[in-house]
Amino acid sequence: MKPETLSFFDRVYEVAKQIPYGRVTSYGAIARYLGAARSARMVGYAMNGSSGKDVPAHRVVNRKGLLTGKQHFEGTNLMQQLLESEGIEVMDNQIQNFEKVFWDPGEAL
DNA sequence: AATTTGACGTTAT
DNA sequence: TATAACGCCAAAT
Repeated sequence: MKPETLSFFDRVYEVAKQIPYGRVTSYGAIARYLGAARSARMVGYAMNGSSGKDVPAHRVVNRKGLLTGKQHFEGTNLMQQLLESEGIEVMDNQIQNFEKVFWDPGEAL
């Protein structure tokens, strides 16, 4: 194995894996924690390669608490089901009490 | 090497 | 206040 430089994507995976159960975070929050506050879009893009990782992509939403990425999951409501399974209230792709379930990496780390 | 993309965020109208 | 357009930055083609 070669010690390749951790790509920006890999760092996103590391942070996403640290999201506690029953919590969610936003792309911008992760990006900002990595020092790339303007790279929020990259975080979401990184999740595309999250397949095969232990990254709970379903716990990552946009800053509005909207399940924008659910379209990328298998089913149409799979992402919502996963969140509800963790005790998070989701209605019409919108997380209820988003501020309560929001987990800020900068605050936790 | 250059261009396009994209699961967002912010600023302007 | 709500809606629309722009900007960003890293990876993939």
